[in-house]
Amino acid sequence: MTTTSAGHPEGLPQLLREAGLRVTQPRVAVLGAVRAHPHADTDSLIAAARRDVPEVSHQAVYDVLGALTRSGLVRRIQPPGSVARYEARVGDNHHHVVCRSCGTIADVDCAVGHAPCLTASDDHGFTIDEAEVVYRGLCPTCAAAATA
Amino acid sequence: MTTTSAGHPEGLPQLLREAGLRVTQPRVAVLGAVRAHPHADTDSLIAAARRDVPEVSHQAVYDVLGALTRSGLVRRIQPPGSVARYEARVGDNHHHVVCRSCGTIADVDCAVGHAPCLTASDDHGFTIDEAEVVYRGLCPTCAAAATA
DNA sequence: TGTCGAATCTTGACTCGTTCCAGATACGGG
DNA sequence: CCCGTATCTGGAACGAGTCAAGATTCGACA
Repeated sequence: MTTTSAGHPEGLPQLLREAGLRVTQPRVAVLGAVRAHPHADTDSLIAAARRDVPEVSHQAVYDVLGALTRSGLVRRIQPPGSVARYEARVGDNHHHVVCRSCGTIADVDCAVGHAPCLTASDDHGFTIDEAEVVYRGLCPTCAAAATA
Repeated sequence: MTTTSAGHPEGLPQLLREAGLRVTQPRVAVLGAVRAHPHADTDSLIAAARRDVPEVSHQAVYDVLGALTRSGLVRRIQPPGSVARYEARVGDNHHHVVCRSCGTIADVDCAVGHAPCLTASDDHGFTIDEAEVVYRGLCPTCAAAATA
């Protein structure tokens, strides 16, 4: 066991290097954890990272997640009523569905094409450079449970 | 000063009653504060409410905000990297622009019409009943400051 | 390959927003 | 006007996330 998690055992260091980040055990472990567990919260990521590097401090994980977010390797999402979560799918413009009942998160592609979301009807003079869409509802499981 | 805040000194109690809530001084004060200060955070609302009712405990304000949110009189919004904020514009489908620099929030109407946001390209079986859109960018002031 | 400076990690304390609890108080139906 | 219950007060507790100081490790360069 204790495989280097994701499917690119050697690719992670390279990704880090290309992003201009030093390659350290904590960073490889955290990046692998995010890629292996999309939409995971910080606690889960700390636990997952410790499977590879048992000694990582929570502080290091927070720091790494901050660095990865800053360099664009991961994205931080923060659904209301939940703690911060991270995902490794970046670059493609996609959004999320959040289940009201169990909090599960799933990816959805942009509703109206590629990036029309960036067009607000009246932008109040703001220079808009990004739009995030969060859908709320019930996941299939919870919907079934509620109907039953 | 110490006016009853909003423009409907007598309307607030009625709004509360119609929502099935008891009319108390803290509730009137908090509801008035939310209507007078759109997008304000909890601390500001506590301060604003205390202008009318100096003795309100922070706990009461939290409780009132919860009750108002539950009955649909106010909406709770929680921009990433910021604390909870509340607004009294409910019922109309509108979204928000958040300034990356100063955190200012402004309202924007739905980009593509009325409620097309509810249509995700692939909903993964979710029963979607709401969509929230958050635009990110710079407000006119911060944009000017950044360019200068 | 060995050395050195700077970035990164460890440990532990701390802040801040929010929630929980128990007892006192006020609203409003009868 | 009175009573039962929803609501409010005051204070303590909680958890996610941040700050700070010192030890460690990466990797550029000789």
